[in-house]
Amino acid sequence: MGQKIKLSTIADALGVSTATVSLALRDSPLVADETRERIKHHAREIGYIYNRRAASLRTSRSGILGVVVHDIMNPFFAEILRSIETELDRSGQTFLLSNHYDDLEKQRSFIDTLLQLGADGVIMSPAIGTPAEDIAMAERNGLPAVLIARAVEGAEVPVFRGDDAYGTALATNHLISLGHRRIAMVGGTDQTSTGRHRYQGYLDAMTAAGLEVKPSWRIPGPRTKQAGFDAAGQFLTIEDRPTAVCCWNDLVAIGLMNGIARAGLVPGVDVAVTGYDDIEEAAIATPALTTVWNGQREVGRRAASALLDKLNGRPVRLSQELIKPELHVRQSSGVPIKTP
Amino acid sequence: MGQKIKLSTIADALGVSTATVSLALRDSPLVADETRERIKHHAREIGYIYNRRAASLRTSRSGILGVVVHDIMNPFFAEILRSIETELDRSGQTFLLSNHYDDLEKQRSFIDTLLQLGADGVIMSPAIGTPAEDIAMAERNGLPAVLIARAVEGAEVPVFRGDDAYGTALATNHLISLGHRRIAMVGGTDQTSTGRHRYQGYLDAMTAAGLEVKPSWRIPGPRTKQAGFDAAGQFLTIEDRPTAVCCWNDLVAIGLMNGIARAGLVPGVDVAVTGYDDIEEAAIATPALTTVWNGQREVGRRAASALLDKLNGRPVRLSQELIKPELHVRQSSGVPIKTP
DNA sequence: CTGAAAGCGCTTACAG
DNA sequence: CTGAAAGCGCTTACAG
Repeated sequence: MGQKIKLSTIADALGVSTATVSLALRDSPLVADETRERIKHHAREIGYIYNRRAASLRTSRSGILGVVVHDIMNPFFAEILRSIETELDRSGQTFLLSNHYDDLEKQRSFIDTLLQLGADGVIMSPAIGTPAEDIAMAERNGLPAVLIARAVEGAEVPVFRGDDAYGTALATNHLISLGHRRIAMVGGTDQTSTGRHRYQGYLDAMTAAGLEVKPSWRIPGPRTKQAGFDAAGQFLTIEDRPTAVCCWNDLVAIGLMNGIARAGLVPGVDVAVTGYDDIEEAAIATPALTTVWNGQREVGRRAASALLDKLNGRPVRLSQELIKPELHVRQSSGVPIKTP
Repeated sequence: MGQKIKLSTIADALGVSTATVSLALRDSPLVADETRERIKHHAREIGYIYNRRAASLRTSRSGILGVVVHDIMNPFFAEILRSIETELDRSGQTFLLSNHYDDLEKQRSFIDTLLQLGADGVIMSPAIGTPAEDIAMAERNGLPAVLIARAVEGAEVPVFRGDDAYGTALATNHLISLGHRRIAMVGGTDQTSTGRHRYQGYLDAMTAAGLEVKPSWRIPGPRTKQAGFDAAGQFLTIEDRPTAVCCWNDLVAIGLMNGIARAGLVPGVDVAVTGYDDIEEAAIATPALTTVWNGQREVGRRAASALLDKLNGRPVRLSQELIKPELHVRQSSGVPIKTP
């Protein structure tokens, strides 16, 4: 590898100071055009690699942003991440991704890593049970945060998310309008704000329509395709089985439909199903999934842009408007059924 | 935020030197037990945050490993990443993830970032067209690399991958043994070593069985669910249509099955389908997907462990044995069909 | 077992 | 427009 090439290597070779080299490489107008070009050309020539650790030690800006979510392999987060990526690519920041799998310790250890690396900010979908103090601690130590998807009681940071209660109410009302009276809700957990809101929206819609809601119609828990698939058995054996299911998200809906199909029934015909999120796969599922578009791209875009604002000292409003979900009707909710 | 807390803050408060504090916090046996405990306790008390940039500037070890793949949201890579994560969590390294989406410039910019951050190593599934020199350059600059999934001609680094040709031959022979004579291959690209090997395995099996292979039976390109879904139309209109399809991967297979179902045919009955990878979803698809297990976890585990070996100066063999794929038979390949 | 001092590779006032 | 020098917060020989 020979000698390590650094600013002073260039400075010595060209007979200028390291200050001049440093300024030239960052396109400072202080440096004469001809000097700058000479320096940049030579740097490229000898394969100089900028040492960001040294720079950031000096400037206390690392160019690193953290993003931590429950699970980046979940298409819902994947779509948010893609739009964060698009937004941040423009800003030249590097982003450090992590899953916390709803494990508070894993989340803490990631935040700790960010602090140690001097990260400039973090976008997080907080793990279940995240105390407001965890976020306050990060901010006190110079790590500004914005939240996505889930709120944290008492945290003084902006949250970007959709109107979950409104969304499940849309889906539930759609099923009601098709003539369904017995509607189940499968998946989600009351441990997250998202879970509570989505369940509430379903309840509100049922109540507003004067419909009964039996406890056995609620199957809490599932949030993945596999869990949705596994829940099919439990759903199919409910006494006086509901004719429709409002699912926590698209993954659960698709899994559940596969489980229903495996049991010999036809989803969308024998049982109406709705999802939530409108992930890309929803449109090509069998049957195509009726679902609630949740504005993932918009969530990511707004969160990234708010974080950049925050760390550039621009004001960011604490309370953010909810993104309005939209119902996307496809085949899985079926055709109107006859009312008795 | 008050004053920034650093090693010297602790040293001053306790009347010791920064050297002692530094050693104590890293559990050096050089420091007396009592001193160490006093220092650690005080550090915790006042909320000291270790500055990794400063440390790594001094030691030239950053504790950062890079992982770059085509698309982390692809379940195939997702499973590899999970096992890398598991392996690296133990080592206390932080990992920096990135997608290159087969864009060489994006990959270069990521490698550049790793170099600037002084990353300790990188695991990559190289973008299409990656020249061996890109990898050599990284290594020359102190960034050891190991490859996963795809090989790069001329690159002097270990590659961890499955035996792709053997795998598609397994799937193709399975279809042949069920009585199929006209078998299509859908998806994949000849631009990657993986693509070439998988196609070759299919060809070899067909040829060995004395079967004809028509050019129209090969639909190259699709690598995602959506693309598999879209390819259904093309497949279904092939003249003298094949009765079975060997798909590039599970995503394509699942998408294709959905497309076939949308057209009113029953996958697994009207058309036999096999996948590749055996991602989690394969088992719960409708119908359950016959596929080739590709050892993702094993690939991730071996690659991570080889990288750790490499950067700890332990020897790593350049040539690595291929992971042997296994056929997992489920419903999508259907029951034996009558031969004419 | 502990301390004083140099140095990792940058950037930033400050002088000229 | 350019240079000399200090300093970011650690770790590591070296001395005691």
